[in-house]
Amino acid sequence: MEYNDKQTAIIDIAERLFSVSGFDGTSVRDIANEAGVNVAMISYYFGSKEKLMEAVFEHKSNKMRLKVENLIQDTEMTPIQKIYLLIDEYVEKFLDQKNFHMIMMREQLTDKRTPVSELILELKRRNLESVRMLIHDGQKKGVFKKNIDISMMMGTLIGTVSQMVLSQPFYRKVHGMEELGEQEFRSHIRKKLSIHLKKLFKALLTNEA
Amino acid sequence: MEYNDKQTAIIDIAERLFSVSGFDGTSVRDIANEAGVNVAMISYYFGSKEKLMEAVFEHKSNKMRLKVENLIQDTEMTPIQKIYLLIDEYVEKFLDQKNFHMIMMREQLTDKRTPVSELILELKRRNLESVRMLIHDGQKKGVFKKNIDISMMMGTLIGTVSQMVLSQPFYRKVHGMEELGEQEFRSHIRKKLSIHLKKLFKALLTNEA
DNA sequence: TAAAACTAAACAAACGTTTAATTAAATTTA
DNA sequence: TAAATTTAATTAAACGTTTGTTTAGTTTTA
Repeated sequence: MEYNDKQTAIIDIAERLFSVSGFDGTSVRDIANEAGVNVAMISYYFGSKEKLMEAVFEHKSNKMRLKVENLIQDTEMTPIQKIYLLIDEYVEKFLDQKNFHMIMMREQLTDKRTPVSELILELKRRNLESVRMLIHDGQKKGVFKKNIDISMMMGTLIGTVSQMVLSQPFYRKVHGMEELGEQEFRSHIRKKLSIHLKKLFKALLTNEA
Repeated sequence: MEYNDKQTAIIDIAERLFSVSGFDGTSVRDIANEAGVNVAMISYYFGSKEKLMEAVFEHKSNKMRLKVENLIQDTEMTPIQKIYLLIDEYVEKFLDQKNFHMIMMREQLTDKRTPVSELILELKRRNLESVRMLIHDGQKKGVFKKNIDISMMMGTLIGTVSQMVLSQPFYRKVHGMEELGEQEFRSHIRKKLSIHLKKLFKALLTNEA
């Protein structure tokens, strides 16, 4: 779907507000005011608030899709190097697309089946499949262990990153980083997560010390 | 605070609805209807919808508090055994108090400062302190490594469990468990999580293979 | 001049909360 | 103990806002 400037403005604002206040906690008037458009424009352009949410999701979700196609075919890198790259891509994406990530979490918390929740399942299924191929490749080459619980592994990858995003205020308080700017803090967490997760996955996947 | 039967009924229903539909997605009429009381009773007993949320949190939060006081003083168990017990307690608590856990996640997703968000910070601070003492004890005894990032470690512990709770529908679909009962599925995930996290933490904390 | 973009106003429904009246329980008085 | 009185529990209805959406009219663009 192609959107004009005003439509993308609405989508951008909606993403932020849905992320921070939730779907029910955000009114179409909030969105319209912040986007600088008339309330009626949202129904006019998107049909309804629900449809706007779907538009937000469809328009932003491609940025959350892993790009590992060429990674798999690459013959220069070792399997563990590929996993390291994958970890950094996940960390990068989740911190970069924080608002979208939070919308996904919110959506998964509810039990209602919506078009959006179907899109989330599809997105996760595709990403899981990419990772599975990377792992199997490493196993075929004899570098990775045989008994790897990929679902749990993904749970740890996504879960750890999500948790650090979620508990940002707590982390700042504990580490005396309350005054640190958002960019600096994000860079700090990015490094910490990268080191931590690589250590974890090396132990989980390989037999090396 | 002491509550009578009708009040605890309201709190129980509210916990479930807030968990599944969110604070803004749940109306006081929904709660009143499901609890079988008049709408006005909620204001009468709790003052407001916000205050009801606080009551839910205060009344349920003690079940999420770690009980490690005697664990620390115990001299029979090895440090790693204590960590294993801690992991099982976390897994148990999070799966058992799923609704409360989801409310906590939801609350952490919003950036508004409420009395509830303050209570969450305090709960997390206390739990972190308990774990920190367990780790330091193991380090003093020379069993655990020196350079352990406790915040990241906790992020992985809580994050992994949270993620498995969150992505339950996805997990069921991937593993063909869509028809499995809630109890059976919970038991399945409990075991998987326990094994996975213990493996992870052993690698993270000790130098053993 | 026809189509698209945009606006202010109005719409009914749902929201959290309050009110005023009634019933039930507890306490005091005779 | 029985009646009288006070307090607490409960109700249906109403309150004023806010909600998402629609309408009918106006301005802009093609």
